[in-house]
Amino acid sequence: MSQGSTDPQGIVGFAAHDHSACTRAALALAEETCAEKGLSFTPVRRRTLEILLESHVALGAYDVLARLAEDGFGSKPPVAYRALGFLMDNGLAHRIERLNAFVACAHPGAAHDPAFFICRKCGAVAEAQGVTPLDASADAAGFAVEKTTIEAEGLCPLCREEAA
Amino acid sequence: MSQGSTDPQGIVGFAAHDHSACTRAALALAEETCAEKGLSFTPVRRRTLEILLESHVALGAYDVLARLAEDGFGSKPPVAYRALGFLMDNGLAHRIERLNAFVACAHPGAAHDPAFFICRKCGAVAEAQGVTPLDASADAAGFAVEKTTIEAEGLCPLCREEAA
DNA sequence: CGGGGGTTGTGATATTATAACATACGCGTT
DNA sequence: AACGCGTATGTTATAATATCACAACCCCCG
Repeated sequence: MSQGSTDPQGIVGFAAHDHSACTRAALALAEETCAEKGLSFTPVRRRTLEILLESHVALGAYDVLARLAEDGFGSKPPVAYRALGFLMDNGLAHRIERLNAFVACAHPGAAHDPAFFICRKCGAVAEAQGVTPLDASADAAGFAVEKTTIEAEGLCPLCREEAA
Repeated sequence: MSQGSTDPQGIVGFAAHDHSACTRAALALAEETCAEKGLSFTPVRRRTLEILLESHVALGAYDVLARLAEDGFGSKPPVAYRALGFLMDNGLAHRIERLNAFVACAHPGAAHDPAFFICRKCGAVAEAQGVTPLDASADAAGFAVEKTTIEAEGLCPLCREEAA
């Protein structure tokens, strides 16, 4: 909570920020995106995104499901998995493979090939853009890359400070 | 099956190669490594590695388990998970997060921070070394990287040819 | 009104993974 | 040989994650 430096390299998630503004902007953008593409941003889907947006921590599908059920939505796994699938298909959320968990997209609308930094202590997940380092190796091997999963686990700046 | 070019960038897994030699070498190296470190390379562990080594395709824990059970080892999940855990802890196998599956290490003994290329058609997995592209972004964000997961899904050279 | 696509909900089940505990084995000491 | 100790293996049971198949609904269009 001490520094207001701009996000280096477009990394979002660790730096202190006005989170309610961050949330509002993401929801507005989601609504806009869906309107443009003719997708229905229904109540479950919207609520699911809101739940993910509450923090920059990844949530398991069943955590999301429990929250949805509390709010009066269905209580069976497909409810959560479908809403999360919709958000992922439309670039509004991402799956963190290492954690079998989900986060709201931190760069909605932007070109996507995200990389994630996951703090093992506080669970915060930061999303970086434009890290596509595999192209050289892939080309050399004759491999045609279609999707990438890039995730780093370690300690975020705040938890490092605490540790020291 | 047409070219014998050396592996560019140390990528192993797609190029045609003498697989039985590849297997023998890996097993020998595993034995040596365990001897050096005072680890017991027991029958289940050895057999598990052999099973993974049979192809450069990732196997689920339950696939491995079925094979182990056929061979007279225990038939309950912990048997497979423990053997796989041992191999991973000692750099002899890796987990592919996107697939919830496991492959034998293609560069045993070498420094490790592997990247994987996964063919979505034939399932082959190639392992590249020395792709550590996150350092710059991580440093900029003040994040201390401890472990990385780098996986690309796409089409391998052979499946590309077939598709064309 | 009637059909059709898309969305939500449910029951049932598949797949992946771990916890907790019992048994056996190797090995050094007595 | 008998004991104690650490490691490895095995089992039962259960947790956590994910998907399938089908029914109900809703809304819009013809």
